[in-house]
Amino acid sequence: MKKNKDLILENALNLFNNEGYLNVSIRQIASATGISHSNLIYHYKTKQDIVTALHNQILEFAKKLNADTQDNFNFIDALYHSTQKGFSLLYNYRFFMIDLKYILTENETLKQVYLEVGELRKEMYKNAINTAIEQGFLREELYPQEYDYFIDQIKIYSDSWITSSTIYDTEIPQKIITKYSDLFIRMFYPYCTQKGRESFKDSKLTKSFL
Amino acid sequence: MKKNKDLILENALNLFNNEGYLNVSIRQIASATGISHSNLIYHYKTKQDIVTALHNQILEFAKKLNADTQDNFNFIDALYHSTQKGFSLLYNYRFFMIDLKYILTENETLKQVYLEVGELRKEMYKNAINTAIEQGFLREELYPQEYDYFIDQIKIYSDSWITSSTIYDTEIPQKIITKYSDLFIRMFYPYCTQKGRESFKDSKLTKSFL
DNA sequence: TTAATTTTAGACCAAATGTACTAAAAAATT
DNA sequence: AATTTTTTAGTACATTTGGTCTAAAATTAA
Repeated sequence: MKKNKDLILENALNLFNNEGYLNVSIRQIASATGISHSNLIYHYKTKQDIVTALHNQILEFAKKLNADTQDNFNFIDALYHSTQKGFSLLYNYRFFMIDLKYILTENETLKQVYLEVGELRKEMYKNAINTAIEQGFLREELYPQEYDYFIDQIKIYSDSWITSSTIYDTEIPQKIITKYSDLFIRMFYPYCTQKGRESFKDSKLTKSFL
Repeated sequence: MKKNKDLILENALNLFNNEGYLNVSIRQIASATGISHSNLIYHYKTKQDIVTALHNQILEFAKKLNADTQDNFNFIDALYHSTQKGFSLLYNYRFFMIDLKYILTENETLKQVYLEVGELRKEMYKNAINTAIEQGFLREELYPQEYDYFIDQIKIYSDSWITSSTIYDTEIPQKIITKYSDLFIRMFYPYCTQKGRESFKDSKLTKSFL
């Protein structure tokens, strides 16, 4: 049987995702969970504590994702696969990205963690790109630090596609995730070698490359 | 002498930018303006009315910007120039982009306006790109609708760079605007022809292209 | 100058929120 | 079985908020 402590997180996540983090009060979460608000406070002193717990869940899932890398794909399909997995995870916790600024402003510790994780992500992109260059899928830089700028660009994209989707898209989550993963992958195309472009052609992306 | 009605907008804008739209109450705006909250309500019935008024200011400024296009620049400098102008304007009203989702959710009319303006922006990008292709600065598409995807990407970027900057950057506004304009311009580089790349070399971008 | 209109402040209200305190109920430990 | 610890609900409080109503003050028009 599920403990109330876990049920609180479940209900908080749903409320945050659907109503917006700032519109949800401790009392609402308690009510949705079917417990008294004083009981909720006993488990989590503030809303920030709940967010921190939810963020830890994200990190746990992310670790698992990084563990099982499927390399029986071509370059683009591998990229697509891991992108979709990552985007899908993030979408489950989408309130976090949507209200990121408010959440980090009121929680300095969490902000530090987030910034560190961000640096890690950048390094992972850097490594992936270097590997892809060595394997001949991506071209060399055309000017110094070109790929550093590119990484900054894709970082902004991955931080913000969810917020964009809440404004522009009305489709079901799976469609949305596919759409934005697809759009993300396409950012790599202009950096591809001929071999890399072949990989696009052979990939399972939604719309075909001629 | 400035009318209270204008002073309200001034103070609301400052509060929204500094404290976050959702953290600011009508009473706070009234207090900052030095008037009673009932007086404020007399001028603007709700916070939404204030946002709408501020958004109209944005649109007015944007119109003016579009009017004076400087074409005594090379391709990239012209792009850079107009980007910086636009980014700078938006930064003055940054609360709007940061809290976009909440603002549009609670104001359906404004949402429709915003979506229409968004379509207009896309068309403007489309035209600019087509012109640049004709003039030989940008290459032809490598696959169907490549530039449509690109436009979607730069749209997400221009919708979200401000939010990113509030999380990652601590510099002064001018630095921030320059940095993100620069990063934006660089998204075009991989689509450039040789002639286009020359234009980058000759440009006044912060860091030089070798 | 007088009358009409616009602008302003103040008092009041009901609802929601975070927080603190108390005590009972449930579960775990001895 | 007795006791200690954990979990739970209830109550009460001060604060903030959006909103309404009333009447005075300031401005404008006749």
